[in-house]
Amino acid sequence: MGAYNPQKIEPKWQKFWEKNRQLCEVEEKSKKPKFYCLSMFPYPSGEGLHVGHVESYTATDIYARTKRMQGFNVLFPMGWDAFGLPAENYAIKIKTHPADSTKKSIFKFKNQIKSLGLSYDWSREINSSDEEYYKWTQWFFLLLYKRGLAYKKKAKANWCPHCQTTLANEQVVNGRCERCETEVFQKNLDQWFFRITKYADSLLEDLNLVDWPENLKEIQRNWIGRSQGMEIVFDLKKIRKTDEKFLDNSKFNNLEIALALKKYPTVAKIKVFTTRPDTLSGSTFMVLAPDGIATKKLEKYISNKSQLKAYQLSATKKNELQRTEFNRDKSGIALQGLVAVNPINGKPISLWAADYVMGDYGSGAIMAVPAHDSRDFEFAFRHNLPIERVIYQEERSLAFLNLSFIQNPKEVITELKKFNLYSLLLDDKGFKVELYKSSSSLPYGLIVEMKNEQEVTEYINLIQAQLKKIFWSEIVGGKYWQFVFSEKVLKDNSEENLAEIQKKLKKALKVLKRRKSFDPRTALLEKAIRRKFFFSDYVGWTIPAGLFRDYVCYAGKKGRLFNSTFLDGMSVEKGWQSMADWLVERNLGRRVKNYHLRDWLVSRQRYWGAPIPMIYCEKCGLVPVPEKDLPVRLPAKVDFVPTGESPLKNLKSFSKTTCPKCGGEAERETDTMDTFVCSSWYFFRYCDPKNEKEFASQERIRRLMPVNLYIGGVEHAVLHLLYSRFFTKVLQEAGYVDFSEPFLKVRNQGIILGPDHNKMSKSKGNVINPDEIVNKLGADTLRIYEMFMGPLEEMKPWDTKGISGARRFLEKIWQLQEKVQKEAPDFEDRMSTKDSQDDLKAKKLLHQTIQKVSRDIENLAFNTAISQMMILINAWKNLVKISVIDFEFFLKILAPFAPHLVEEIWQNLEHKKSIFEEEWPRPIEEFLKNKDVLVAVQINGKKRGTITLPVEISENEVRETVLNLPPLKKFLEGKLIRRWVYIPGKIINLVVN
RNA sequence: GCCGUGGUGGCGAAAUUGGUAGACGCGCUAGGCUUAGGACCUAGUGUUAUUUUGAUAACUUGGGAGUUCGAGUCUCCCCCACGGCACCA
Repeated sequence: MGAYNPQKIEPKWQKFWEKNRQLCEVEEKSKKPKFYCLSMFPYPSGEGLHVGHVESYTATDIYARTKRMQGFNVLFPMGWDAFGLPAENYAIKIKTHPADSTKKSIFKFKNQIKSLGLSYDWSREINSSDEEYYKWTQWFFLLLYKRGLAYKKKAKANWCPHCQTTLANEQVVNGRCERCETEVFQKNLDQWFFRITKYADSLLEDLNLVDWPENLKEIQRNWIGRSQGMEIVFDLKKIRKTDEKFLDNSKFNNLEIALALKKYPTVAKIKVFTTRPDTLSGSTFMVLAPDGIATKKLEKYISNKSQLKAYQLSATKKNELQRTEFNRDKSGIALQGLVAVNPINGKPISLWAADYVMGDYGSGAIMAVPAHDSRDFEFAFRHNLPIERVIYQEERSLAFLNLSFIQNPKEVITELKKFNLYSLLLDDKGFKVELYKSSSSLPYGLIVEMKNEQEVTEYINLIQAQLKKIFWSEIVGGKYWQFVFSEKVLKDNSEENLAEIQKKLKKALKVLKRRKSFDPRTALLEKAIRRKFFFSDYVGWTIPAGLFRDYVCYAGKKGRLFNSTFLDGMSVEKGWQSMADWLVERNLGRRVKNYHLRDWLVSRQRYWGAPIPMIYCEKCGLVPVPEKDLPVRLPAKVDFVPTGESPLKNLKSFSKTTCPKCGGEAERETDTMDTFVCSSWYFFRYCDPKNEKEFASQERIRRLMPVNLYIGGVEHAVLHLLYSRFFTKVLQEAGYVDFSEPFLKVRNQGIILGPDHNKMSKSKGNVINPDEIVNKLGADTLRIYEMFMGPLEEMKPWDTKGISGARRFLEKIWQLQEKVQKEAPDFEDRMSTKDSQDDLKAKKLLHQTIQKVSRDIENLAFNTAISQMMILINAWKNLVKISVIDFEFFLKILAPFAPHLVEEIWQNLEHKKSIFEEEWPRPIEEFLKNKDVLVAVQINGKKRGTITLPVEISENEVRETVLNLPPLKKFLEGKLIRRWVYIPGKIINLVVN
């Protein structure tokens, strides 16, 4: 038998499987149920395989092998995502043609994959850069074009200066190129797009049909970003300069203003998108994106055009990064000459242009509700605009209690607790009354939260009695702003005093404004100054900004509306609908949806990709290449060093062609397609990889699709996985397939970190090379270890020492061969009572293991499957002999995990055929049952011992046994048994005292 | 900020419907084998306290409350980590 030598046996079995291809291939005509098991096809990089590949490939391999043994007709293919930028950049780096370097990389990759013993069906291997493949990629382009889903548009596109090409939105991460992290900027270009937005709703809703990880679904939902809201139409009035005073809310009452506005004719209308029509009454101004359509449309009415132009210019200079990250100062300018009218209350709404509103979302204009939207709030604060609250929290009233206003803080706190007023302390130390005496600058006060009117009343009674003489507390229903007044301030209404206080407040405001971060208290102070509505200068200072802002800007579900005419008293949800109905009835608005998802930009100005099959003819315009002329071949002899334009552009032999319609001179489109177009349909090709007439025959698609299990990385969440779903929906609509989702079950393998718990990277020197592991310890060890590390989907670090445990496990199994009793006793014998106790135990454990391993594989819980097999092996190791039948049972469940080792042992047991032709074992019920169970005994919920009880025992018998248990005597002596809980097979709990 | 996922020994992690927390592996400790080291084998290993050395008790699943005979698991509040979206109205 010799020692376990994976270096010798692994290549042997790999060759065997290659020769016996039927072991891995899907059967053409089969009555078995099909199972399509897939891992994402790799981009064959020059660097070769990494441990993350091994993780997902091993997981799918174990699953595929198991499914085959369980009688499924399994499709388990592999191929190469060979087109694309990285391959091209690598080729440029090593100064070869990408076709050659890719070929080499694939060769290397394939050898590495083969050394892992993966049971791929290599007869279905595909390569997206092969003519026979990209012919169909081009066919898909034409399909989309014919269906009006591919269009060319001059538009702002993401441009990566380093990669010298345009990028899809999905390939821009935080304003940077997904690949090289160069800052992306906007360039006006004529580009091809796929109309993925047409499918936004079904892409969103069909997520409910599939079994995908929740976070993955969530990423896609976020990306699609649907928000339901309303488009509301506002009348715009041209107003004379002299009448602009009417816009000042503080001087005129609402009726006056409304009447004044009526005089003016409506000169234009403006549409805005909002998700909160219920807050319409609180809208006090309107903001237009400086570069939006709305602004352009209204330009002619605006009297300060030059100021607008200047602002537009400064806004366009800022790139995306500056707009979002560095420019939160809410710049903007007022647009003069026009005023909008709030349709619900006739109040004037001033118009502003500001770059915090996006031109390409909704209509590029918003109704600002500063009291209930933090961005509008900031803008209103910055530009001194009115803030009108229309929502209060019905279940929550908040008061701030400055302890220095209180005569006896300790007593008040105790009282507050007694009244069950939930008090949130600003700081732990705030409870300590000493602090208020100290000169520490820490806040010393309480935020008191009241849940209902009764509590508010209790609070008022309590606090007013406790306040120091000069203070008065004015509380604080959900509707009110103010907190504590100084009586002194209120009583002394003399001009001097007011001026004095105004000065103080202004100074305070200045200090606040100087701070870098925005502080909502500033708005309070502003309002106080403007309205001569005074607060004690203490108050604003000691309220935590975040809490206060949440309170004021509250817009949540528990809110009720006020100051909102007919919506008053309604919940926000009801108000939403009522307002929507009201607006729809009067033709002032309609319910609409908006999306974050944009159309997919597919043009690339690079060489290594599938050419876009379109022709430009002087006479006929845009003409698609006829299907019979496909593929449009990618010429081999091209100088492909990137220049910012397609390298094919100056290659006359490529670009010059004749028009398929009129036969006249014409030019080809020279851009190539985004490589994600190639990968959006590859899983269809596996079904029928050699088909020359179709991308795959409908019959085969019907037989093999959709993919039942798909394993790959999350990084493709809004790229490959989204695009593939889009393609599938197009195919469904075009009648090629009869399902809407390509991947029924998706799982993401977790990232494997380096031994130092950091992400593996060359620069950190913590990269584990799977080749080295295979050479040193064997592929089976690597497979077992990676599967044993932890749950498939979790991120987990590599443990250099931990892998020896996997090897040891396999060694132990190898050693076990010596104990196998070759001459098998027949079944009757095995079931006979002659079996020793040990033997019976071993069998029981075996069948439990079969049960658990089968279940765990189904759940992709490979780590626990392996641990269960380890338990079995540790027990068997102590046996003198093992029956060959039992051992073979075990080998079958181990086979998917360590296929080489198992095949070798199987052969040693004098089997001629592969173990993978065997059927997956079922546990024998007889051995899963137990006569006795171990039950824990608790007294008052604490474990005090265990007891072995027969399964078939009456509760009374149990009770008798337990009460006479010697170790329990001391806990029960002199005690009364109040309660007796017996859960058969699990636990006994005695409640005594 | 909004949304999602998660938080259990020295480390990776187990734990069906609420029912003996820490399986399995690594590491560590002691012993055996060995010239030595490795490899291998045997036993032990959550923390703390007491201890007559046999053990006994208390504590323990991010923190706090609650439901229950019983909570890692259920409910509420809070904290932290990772991931997604983000002036998206």
